[in-house]
Amino acid sequence: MRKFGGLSAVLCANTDNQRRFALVDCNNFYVSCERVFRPDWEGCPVAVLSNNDGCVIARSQEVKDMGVAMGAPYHTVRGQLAQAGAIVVSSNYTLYGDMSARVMRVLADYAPTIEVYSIDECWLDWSGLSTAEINTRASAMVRAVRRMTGIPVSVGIGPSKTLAKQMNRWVKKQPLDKTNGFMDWATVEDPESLLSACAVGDLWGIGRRLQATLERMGIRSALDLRNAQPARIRQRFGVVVERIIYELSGFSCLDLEAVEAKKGIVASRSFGQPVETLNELSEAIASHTTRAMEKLRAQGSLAAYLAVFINTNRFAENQAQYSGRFGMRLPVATDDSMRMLRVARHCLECCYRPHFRYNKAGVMLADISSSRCEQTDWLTKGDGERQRVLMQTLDGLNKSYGSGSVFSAAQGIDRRWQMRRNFRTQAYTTRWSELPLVR
DNA sequence: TCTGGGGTCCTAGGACCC
DNA sequence: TCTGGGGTCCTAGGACCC
Repeated sequence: MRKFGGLSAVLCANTDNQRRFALVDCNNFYVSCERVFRPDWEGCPVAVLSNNDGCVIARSQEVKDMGVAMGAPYHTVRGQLAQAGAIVVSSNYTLYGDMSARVMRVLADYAPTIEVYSIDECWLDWSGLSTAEINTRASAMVRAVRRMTGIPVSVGIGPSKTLAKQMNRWVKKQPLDKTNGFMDWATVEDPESLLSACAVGDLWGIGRRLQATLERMGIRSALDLRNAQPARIRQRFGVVVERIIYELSGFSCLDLEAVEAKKGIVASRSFGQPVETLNELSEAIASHTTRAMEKLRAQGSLAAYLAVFINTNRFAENQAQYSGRFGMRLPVATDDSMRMLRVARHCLECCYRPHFRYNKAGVMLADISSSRCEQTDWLTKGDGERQRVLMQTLDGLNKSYGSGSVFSAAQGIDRRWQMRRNFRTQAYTTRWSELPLVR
């Protein structure tokens, strides 16, 4: 996820008042995806759990109203959810990823430039449009997304990304019939009172730590921050917070960003049950390595660094704790899974310690470069080409027949360590065998 | 019993070079 | 006694986001 990138100095603040940004955010996205295929869940409380069924990571409005917090450990709210008759499902990323792509395709028709910001959010550049044009376009777009994908969205519009983001949060608090799903900063009657009603910690870019420090300085609301002295804030908190001041004043410092190749790729999972043996850890690491390398090839990159990490359960206080990590730099960058599997196995052996109950393992790839400027190694040149064809074939098969159809034996078959997904719904849109049935 | 996964950016400080 | 100064690269840690 990108965060406040782009311009390196606030001096570049764009004073062109024609800038208009729209932020489209899917409402309760994971829940909405599930409801598209289970319309009977409309109006019922629905919660989606994280990987391993550990935490609540998406909530329908009904569940939010019950006071269940984002990220709440499932075991602490299970009783409450059951009592309310809530529907609880494991997360189904195959479905959400596909639904997200459909939403983004619709949005792309409504602006010359878009920036896919996360699985459920997208920025649109509406610079130069009049307030009336924005009104018409936003209204049509919200209806089109709903009609073509079934997903309800909210849109916030403003002269800077920060204000558009804030409008997006405000629109979600309003009754739908009052806003039609969008709000434009340009049409707000009393902007100062809106800003003063917004706690500084609710601003985009101000987390819990910064909120606490700012409040100690007497800066409690978004309005307080907007009225603070930029130079003083920069000295104390750096350029990131200074930019927020300008953005709140309507001067855009953050532009749309092009989607670039990832600079680091992580694949990790908690285990469904604790794991102690090197063999089982090795299977999990092989799986994660394979997944990470698939992502690497999908973006057309090579990696020259791999690290393995393994952790015991940090919440189990009465248990011996250990977290190991070992990384290796490769002489030549590669996208070959087979080679990386050997490197990963070696890294694991270097950081493994026996007699611990491990609960999580993962792999990181770094030193990423484009495969177009590959450095060849004359010793292994012929191999490289053969490996490339093999990898392409594997990726192709897994794409056509479903992920995991063809895999390396190192990943194991039993996979006792695999995560729990006890309440998974179907891959309605991406597997022939799981298409929704109409009776 | 049970507590997710995957990212980005900024800053400070040290090493090293000329 | 006097003992340069500036630039770059790398890394670790902090903070934030979805």
